[in-house]
Amino acid sequence: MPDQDPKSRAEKSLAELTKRFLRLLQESEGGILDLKKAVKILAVNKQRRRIYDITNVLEGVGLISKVSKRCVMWIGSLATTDVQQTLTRRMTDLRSELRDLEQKETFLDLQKFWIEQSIRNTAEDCSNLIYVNHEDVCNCFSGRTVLAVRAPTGTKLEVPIPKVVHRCPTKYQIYLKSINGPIDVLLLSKRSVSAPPLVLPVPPPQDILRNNRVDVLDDMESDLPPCQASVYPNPTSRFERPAMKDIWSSCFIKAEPTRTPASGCEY
Amino acid sequence: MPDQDPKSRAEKSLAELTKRFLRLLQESEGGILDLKKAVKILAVNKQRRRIYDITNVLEGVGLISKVSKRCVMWIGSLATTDVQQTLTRRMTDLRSELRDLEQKETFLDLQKFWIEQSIRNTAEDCSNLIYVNHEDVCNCFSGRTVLAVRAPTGTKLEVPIPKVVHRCPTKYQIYLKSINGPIDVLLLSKRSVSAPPLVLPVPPPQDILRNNRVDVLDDMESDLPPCQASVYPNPTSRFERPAMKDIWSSCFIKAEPTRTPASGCEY
DNA sequence: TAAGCTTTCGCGCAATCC
DNA sequence: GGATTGCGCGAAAGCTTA
Repeated sequence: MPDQDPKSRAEKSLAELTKRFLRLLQESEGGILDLKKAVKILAVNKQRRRIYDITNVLEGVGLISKVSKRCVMWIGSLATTDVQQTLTRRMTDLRSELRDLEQKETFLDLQKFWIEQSIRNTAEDCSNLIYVNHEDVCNCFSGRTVLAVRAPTGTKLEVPIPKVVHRCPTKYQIYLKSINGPIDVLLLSKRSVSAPPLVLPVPPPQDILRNNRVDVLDDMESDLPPCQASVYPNPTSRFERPAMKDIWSSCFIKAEPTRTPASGCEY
Repeated sequence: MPDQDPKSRAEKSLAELTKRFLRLLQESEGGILDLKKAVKILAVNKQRRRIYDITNVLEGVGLISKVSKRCVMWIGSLATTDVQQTLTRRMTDLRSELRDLEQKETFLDLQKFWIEQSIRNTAEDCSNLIYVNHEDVCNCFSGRTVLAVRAPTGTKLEVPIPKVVHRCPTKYQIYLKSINGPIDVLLLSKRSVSAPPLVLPVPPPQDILRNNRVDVLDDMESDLPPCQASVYPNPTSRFERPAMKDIWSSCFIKAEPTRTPASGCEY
């Protein structure tokens, strides 16, 4: 007598049932599945018995685990769908990385806090020692010749595009024009970083120029026009490191033997 | 008729059979297993039927695949053995935890470093402010009456075991004997923690004793012998908190209304 | 603690398949 | 005819309750 059920044997196979069961398990909340529910959904018939076959085998392989009476849980971090599995693993990794990063952030935040605290303390305790001296400035432009300029408002600073002379390195010039008062120019030599800055009167006496020029300017093009600078008294003794603020606070001009075409001067 | 087989149901379970089957599959050449062989090895009995349950379910999950009639092949590039899998996961977890802990350790180490640094800085900057005053001492023995004693070397301090008087709380006495010089005793009252310490001459004038005694000693047994103390000039004005070191640095005696049997005095 | 109900599941008949 | 496999009986295992 033929089966009333048109379904072929294959459609009712254990393997097929297993797949559906798996799908159900996959979709269930937290990977936990109530067998009663599974029976209701999957096996409209008396297939209940089969569910046990499935759960037993899966438990044997370690893909699921009995959580409580009537409930099993998906354990296999491994074989879901290939794709699902990859995604799950990826998510786990990302979650882990996120936790790591958050921890690092906290770490850095605290470190920052302590450093700031330390700076605050130091600044407070040493407030009378906080200033910039010419040595500090020189160190900021290590290896370059630094000119400090103080001039009244309205002073014009001009750096004309240098004439390109074949075979000769480009020569830069700086022009300063003031109609409201004298201009002060201070040369901070990198050579004498541990000595007080050299101050020249305007116009510089020829003998001083001759004696000092090579010494302090030999890093610049050697035939720049002579420095124009007003005399500025050195306010401290020779053996104390004068703070920059004690001389003047102003803007600084870096002069360097660079080959940059247009503006050879930054400020 | 009882089962000849003493094996419990669990020992014959599908899950158990599955494990053995898996092991066999794992060990087999190329992951290919002949079911006939499997039946022969695993199921000594008529368990043949069960093997089909297993293969069907495993095929459903996609862990194995029929290679030919009677032969299945292990597909799971993933799930190693049950045990292996568990161990791998466990190891991963532990590794992750270890990394976490190491990070936390570094974190704490650095935090410790900064705190120590902060303490160092503060200690350095405030070295002229670091001392203990009588208030600090009082706070160390909160709720107790504190006597400070300074005496020359050779001074003997004696606290005889108190006589136990029925119905009466134990009374403690302290004897100080010096043959090399005067003894100084300073009473630091917890009551007047914000006021300079009270200093009494030796022997204390009766009127002062009468006026102050209850006030400063009411926490001690009320009929202790009168304080013996030499006059010690208060070196600071009434409104400045005198540093302990400015008075004297010495040892301190805690006197308290305790019921401790033998030594009622620690130092 | 036993009776009674539910959940599990060993087991193997018998239908199918090849 | 041997290999497979759907199917479901009925007993063991658990739980609940009286």
